Formats: sequence, C-alpha cells, structure tokens
Amino acid sequence: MDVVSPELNSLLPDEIMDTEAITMEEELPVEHLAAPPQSEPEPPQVPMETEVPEIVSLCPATTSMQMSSASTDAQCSTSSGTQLLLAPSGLITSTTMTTTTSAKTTGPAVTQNLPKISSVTVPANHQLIINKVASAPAADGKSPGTAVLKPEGQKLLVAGLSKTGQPIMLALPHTWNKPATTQGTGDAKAQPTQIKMLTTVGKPVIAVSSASQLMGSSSTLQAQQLKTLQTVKPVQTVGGVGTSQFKTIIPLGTPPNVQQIQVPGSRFHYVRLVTATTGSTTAQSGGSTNTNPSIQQAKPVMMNAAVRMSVPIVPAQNIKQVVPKPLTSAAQVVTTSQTPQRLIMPATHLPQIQPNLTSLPPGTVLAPAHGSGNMGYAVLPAPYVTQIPQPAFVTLTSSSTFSTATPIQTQARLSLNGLSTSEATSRPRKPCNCTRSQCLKLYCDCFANGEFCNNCNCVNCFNNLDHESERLKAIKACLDRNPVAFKPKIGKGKQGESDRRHSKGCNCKKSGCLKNYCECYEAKIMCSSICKCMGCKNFEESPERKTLMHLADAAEVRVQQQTAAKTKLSSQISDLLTRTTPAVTSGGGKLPYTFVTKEVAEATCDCLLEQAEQAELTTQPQAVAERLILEEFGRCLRRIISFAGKAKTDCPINC
DNA sequence: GAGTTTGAAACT
DNA sequence: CAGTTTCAAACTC
Repeated sequence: MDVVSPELNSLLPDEIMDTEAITMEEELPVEHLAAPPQSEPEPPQVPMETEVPEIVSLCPATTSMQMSSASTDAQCSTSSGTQLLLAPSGLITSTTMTTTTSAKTTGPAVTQNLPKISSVTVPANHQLIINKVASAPAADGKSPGTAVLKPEGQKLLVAGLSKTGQPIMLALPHTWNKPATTQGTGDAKAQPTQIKMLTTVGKPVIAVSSASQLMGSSSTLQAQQLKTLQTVKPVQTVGGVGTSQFKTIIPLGTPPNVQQIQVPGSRFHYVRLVTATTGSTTAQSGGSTNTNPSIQQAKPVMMNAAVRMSVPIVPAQNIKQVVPKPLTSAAQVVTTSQTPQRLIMPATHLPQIQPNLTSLPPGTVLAPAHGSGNMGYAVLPAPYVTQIPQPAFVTLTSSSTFSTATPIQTQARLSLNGLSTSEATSRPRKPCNCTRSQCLKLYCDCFANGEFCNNCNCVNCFNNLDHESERLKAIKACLDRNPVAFKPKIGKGKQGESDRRHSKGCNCKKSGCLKNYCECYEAKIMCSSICKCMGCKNFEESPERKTLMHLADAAEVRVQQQTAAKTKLSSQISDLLTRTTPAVTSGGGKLPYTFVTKEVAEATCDCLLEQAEQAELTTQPQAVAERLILEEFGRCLRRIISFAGKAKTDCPINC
C-alpha cells in the first residue's frame, strides 16, 4: 500500500533499512532515553554535525509566516526551502479536526542541541502536504529551525531523510495532550512527551517517552523535546531473504495515538495504536457525543494519506538492541535487527508476553486488535502492515476518530503470502503443506517465519487472524521452549556472506550436509564447528561440495542464458511483426506469420541446426553458439517475412 | 503424485 | 540432557 508520499519516500535511502551498523557498543542505555534532554545537553563530540537528522518545519518556504484559514491560524517557523501546504482537511477527508490551534514557536530551549529542527502545529481542518524537505537552517536567527509545538491541535514533527542522507523524522503524537492516559503511567499533566531521536546515518530512530516536564499551562500542554541521542555508522546491507525492505510503512506518530515501538532483538518496528485521548474532543465531526475513550477505541482507524510514514523494515543481521524499554511511554522506537520475520499476536494477550517481546519476529507491528480495548494489540507482520488498505492508516488530518479498520483483519485482501505484489515477486515464499501442526508449530515455515499462512495448502490452519488466541499461545509456547525461536538461525559475520553461519548448527547424519535437508546447506553456507553433523561434506575444500556448487552455477547460468535468448527472440519477433504487419495487411493480405507453415518451420530448424553444428565444429563457446543460432533464426524470420511481402505483392487479391 | 527419506521440532 | 516421536520438507521413483 502506498503509505508515503513519493517525495518523502524518495528521500528515504536504502540505508534506512540497514541497521546493521548498530553495534552492541552503540546500544543506548535505557536511562539515556529517560533522561530529560535539558539536563543532558548533547555532547559536542557526538558527530551530530554531520549525521544529525534534519528535521524540518512543515511550513512554506518563507521563514516565518502567518497562515490562516476559515477556522484556524498556524504560525510556523521553518527552514528555507521547505514547502508545506496546509490545506483544509475537509477538502481531502471527511475526518475533521476538533480543535483550532495557533501554533507558535517557543524558542530553542528544548531543542537547542538539534540543529535544523522545527515543528509545526497543524491547524484544525488542515492537512499537511510535504512537498520538499528543507536543508537550509532557519532564518529566524534562532537556533536553526527550532520550535516547540503547542499541541492544542494536531501536532507534527516532520522527519525523513534528506538527499544527503540525513534522517528526517515524522511524528505526530496526538497523545501528547494526555500522554499518560493510555499508558497507565499516572498523572497525565506531569507527563510531557519527550521525543528523542536516535540517529543513524540514514536510519532515524525516534523514541518518544514521557518525561517529567511541564511547560506552559495545561492548555498549551507539554513541550516536545527533541534530542539526538546517538549516531552510528552506516553499514552496507547484505542481500538475501533477510534484506527485504519496505520503504512504505505505517505512519509514524500519527495523530490518534499511534505509537511506534521497536522491540529489542527485533529489527522491526512495532507500532502501537491506542485510543486517542486528546483533551479537545468535544467537536467531533458528525456531532458525536461519544467522549468515552473506551468507545472511541473501537472505532476504525480512518486515515488518509496526505503524509505517510515509512517504517524501515531493515535487514536482520547484527542489529542490536538500542532501547529495551518497556512499552510505557507515549511512543517509543527502538532499533533492533533481525530477519524479516513477521508475527501476529492476539491483541488482547500481548501484554502477557511482553517480556518476550525481544524475541518477537522482526517485522511485527502492533496494531489495535479488532474490538480490543485501549491497550489491545494485534501484532501484524510487516508485509501486512504495508498492505493494510489506506483507511487503516492514520493521516495527519485524522482526529480522535480512531477506528479499527476491518481490512486489517481481512487476509483475503492480502496478496500472495501476505506480501505486497512487488515483494511477493521478489521474495516468493513457498506455501506450506502442514496437516497436523495447525501451522502453529515451528514445523510450519510460515509460522516459523512469523508469517500468516496465505495461499497455502495447509489443513486446519490456525496461523491466521481468525485464531489469534491460539496463535498467541503457540507463540508463547515456542518462546518458552526457545526464547530465540523466532530469531534468524543464520547469523551474519562482519565480513559478509562468507561469514554467515548457522546459529545452532545442523545435526545431519545421512545427507552429508549436501542436501537441502541440511539447514546449513539450504542456507548456502558451510557447516561450522557448531554443527554436530556426521559425514559432513559441506566444508570449504570438500570436492563433493565444489562439484555441487559448480553444477549449480552452471545450471543457473544456463537458465539465465536461455531466458535471455527467449526474451530476445520474442522481442525480435514482436518487433518484426509490428513493423511489417501494417504494410502487409494494409492491402488485405495475410499476416507474415501465416506463411510459417510446417515446411517453412522445418526448413528454419534445419538452418538453425546447421548453424549449431557449425558452431560446434568450430568449438565455439556456448554463448557464441547460441548467439549464432539466434542470428540465424533472425535471418530466417526476415526471409519469411520478405517472401510474405513478395507473395502479397505478386498476388494482392488472393493472398 | 505417491511413497520414502531426512532432520528439525516437539515431546518424554 | 538424551532418547524418542512427530512433523513437514526434500527427495526419489
């Protein structure tokens, strides 16, 4: 699904998916996140100057302007070059804001350490459209682009990635009005939202947590604190299954209480959707008098997509936990890494297994479960998230109307195996054939990979959203048996694929570790000292292995050549027909291919065989031989067409 | 496509 | 932890 604007998406480099650079040494201590930013100004030695995320204001290119509409005004500071449209949301969506807002900057105090930061409060009935990301500092003379939201209305922090690779953050923590309401953390007034940004090159990580800071009156609510916590080095992503990348993901920090969480040990982002608990919900669109949050929670998430956020589904290997903090803050994002496994969990049971969140498959996204309450979760696989129909996502214009979109639970709407069309093409997954495990055991590849069964051949499958509770229990059981059951078995060394190895090793006895029974061989890695296999032939110098590899490579090359030849031939034929058909048929004659009779075809084959024999006699390489044969085939075709044309000319009436 | 082999997962 | 059983994928015919 399209969850991010092309402009913004284009700003997201591939590196955003790569968190492999995050090493254990770079992990953030938990307390680091919790500390108020004011009390710990960013150490100058941190290379923020070069890697700090570029946070821009969603305001027009003018440095400061007064925006007005029929219902609201918005005052924004901005970095030059940024183009932001504040359009009445009514033009775009039926969802209307319930409050009017006057946003103004409050100085650089809380963001003084983060250059190029600005934020804007989105006025009611307005929708943000990001056209461009600014790179120039704010021209207001203050700390560049610094601004603090006044969250009476829609609040927005915009981030993404500039062309230079600097992260740009998008956040719209609507819950900042009452950050603690849905968290059960106590006094909402004393829980201003603290936003911290963990910066990597091309990998913005946002952590939003409550902090004990109260800025301004209760009406102005809390200030948002932005802080760059850390920068890490970029690392190249190693290809393979574990590198599936989703550049379009769910909206981050969307207004009605969308919280993004990243679980330690998982390289996927978790998004927690909780009930909007804004303090100003009195003017609900449609005149709804329902102010009960518990009722609002059951509403579908009606989201429009003026601005949508991409959540990087990053490669699995070597991603380290950054913030293993429990889900107690308004929104948290913690970077981890794992293979693109995805997992569904019942919404109503997730808290029971939160201690095991670190072992959840990557790609898991916490979303409100159908009919679940405020704290409900449904853990959706990342591919599902990307496929949740548009209405399932929060837009900047959405208000407290926050409903559970039915499509979230409709697997029938998902494409093959829960993958997007493009991904399914690039990373097809074989359907399982489970009959006894209900697809709730690790026997099932779908389940083991954290994916829903979809288009599988399984019998009595419980690996779907219709069996949330059963699936949860199964997951919990697996995690009880093996806390890392859903983590990738194939680790990756720092030097790349050559250093990949099985985390547990195989136990093969008869296969010689040269068949796909062997998990090492299947993963195209060699056995290691960890393996307990017998008669292993899957090692570097193994002649059997080399032979197999050689045969496999040769077969692969042949397939590629054949494919290329077929493609070229088809193209040539198509091209010839296209170019010749009008001339031939203009007079009512036969199409050229109608002259390809059996005799003509046999003659053509003879020509081709002759060419092949000649190539063989001259010991031409296979590629050359194939080229010669194809060229001969092309000449044959031209002759056929030429004769067809002559026939038409000679016999314009009967042909 | 049916039957067999294999080894991981699950169970005891 | 070791031995056994279960299971589904890989493989063979």
